[in-house]
Amino acid sequence: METADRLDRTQEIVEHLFSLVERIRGCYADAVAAHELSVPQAKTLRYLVERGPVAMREVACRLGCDASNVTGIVDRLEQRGMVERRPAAGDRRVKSVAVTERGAEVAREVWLRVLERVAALVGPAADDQDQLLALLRRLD
Amino acid sequence: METADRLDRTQEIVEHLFSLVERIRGCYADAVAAHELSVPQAKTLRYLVERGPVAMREVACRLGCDASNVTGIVDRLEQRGMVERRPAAGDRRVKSVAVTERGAEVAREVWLRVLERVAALVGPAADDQDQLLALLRRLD
DNA sequence: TATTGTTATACTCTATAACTATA
DNA sequence: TATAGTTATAGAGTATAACAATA
Repeated sequence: METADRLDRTQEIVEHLFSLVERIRGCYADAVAAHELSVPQAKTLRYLVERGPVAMREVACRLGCDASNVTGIVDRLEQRGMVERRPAAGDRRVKSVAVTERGAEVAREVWLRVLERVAALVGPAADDQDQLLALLRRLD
Repeated sequence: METADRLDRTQEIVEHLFSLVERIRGCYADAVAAHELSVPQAKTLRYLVERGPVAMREVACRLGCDASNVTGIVDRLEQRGMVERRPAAGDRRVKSVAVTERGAEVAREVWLRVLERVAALVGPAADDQDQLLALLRRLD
C-alpha cells in the first residue's frame, strides 16, 4: 500500500530527526554548561552579540517566553558582568540590554565549542556537505 | 581561502540545524502541551509504550537526568492515571513503571500530532524524501 | 558494602497576575 | 488607557546529598 509506505517513511524521518535534535541539543547543553550558563542565558548572550543592544521585551520575544522571565535571566547575566542594563533613548520605560566585552567573549567561546561538536556530529556522515546545505536551505 | 570557506559552510550548516532543531522542538512542545504534559512526561510515556515496564532507574537513564527527578515525573503521571508503579520480580528494591491503557492512548495521540506537524514542516522542502532519509540514516 | 528509590534542599525556567513608572 | 519592566507566586525540571529498604 502506497499510503502506508509514505506514512512509514514519514515516521522514520521524524524518528531520525528526533534523534538528531537530541544529539544537537546535547552538544549545545554541554558547551553551555562548560561556561556555567543555562540555555536561555546563552541564547540571550548570542542574540545580543548578533543584534547589539535590544529592549528587554525583544529578548523575551526571541526566547519565546514571557517578559517577566527575562528579568531574572538578565539579572543573573548582569551579576556575572556579561550584560548591562542601560536606559533607552526616547522612551524612559524601556531598558536596553547590552552585552559586555566579557559577555561577548564567553558567547564566542560557547559558539566555537558548539561549532566543533556539531561539525563532528554531522561531518563524517555528510560526505557531500553541499547536498546537506542545499537541503537545509530548503527547510528554512 | 579554502579553509575559511569550509568553516563558513560548517557554520551555515550548524545555524540551519539550530533553526531546524528549534522548529521541531516547537512542534513537540505544542503537541505535548495540547495534552497538558511536560516534555519529560511525554518522553517517559513514549518510552514505556515502546519498551514495556521498566525500572525507575532506566527511565532516568533514558531521560538523561538524575534518578531523583524520576520520582516526581512518575508521581505526576501516576496521579493522572497514565502510569503505574509495580513491584519488580526478583529484586524488591526495584519499582517497575508501566504505562496504563489511558497513558498509551495519550502517547499515541501526542505522537500522531507530532508526526503531522513535523511532516508538514519537512514535507514541502523535501521533494526527494528518499534523499533526506538516506542522509538521516547516515547521521545515526 | 553497594544499589534502588525516595526525600530534602536549592536553583533555574516557566506562566499568571498585580504593581510602578512612564507614555 | 496602554505599555515596559518588575515583583510575587506557584509549578515543573534539574542536581546534590542524605536516607530507608534491600541486595
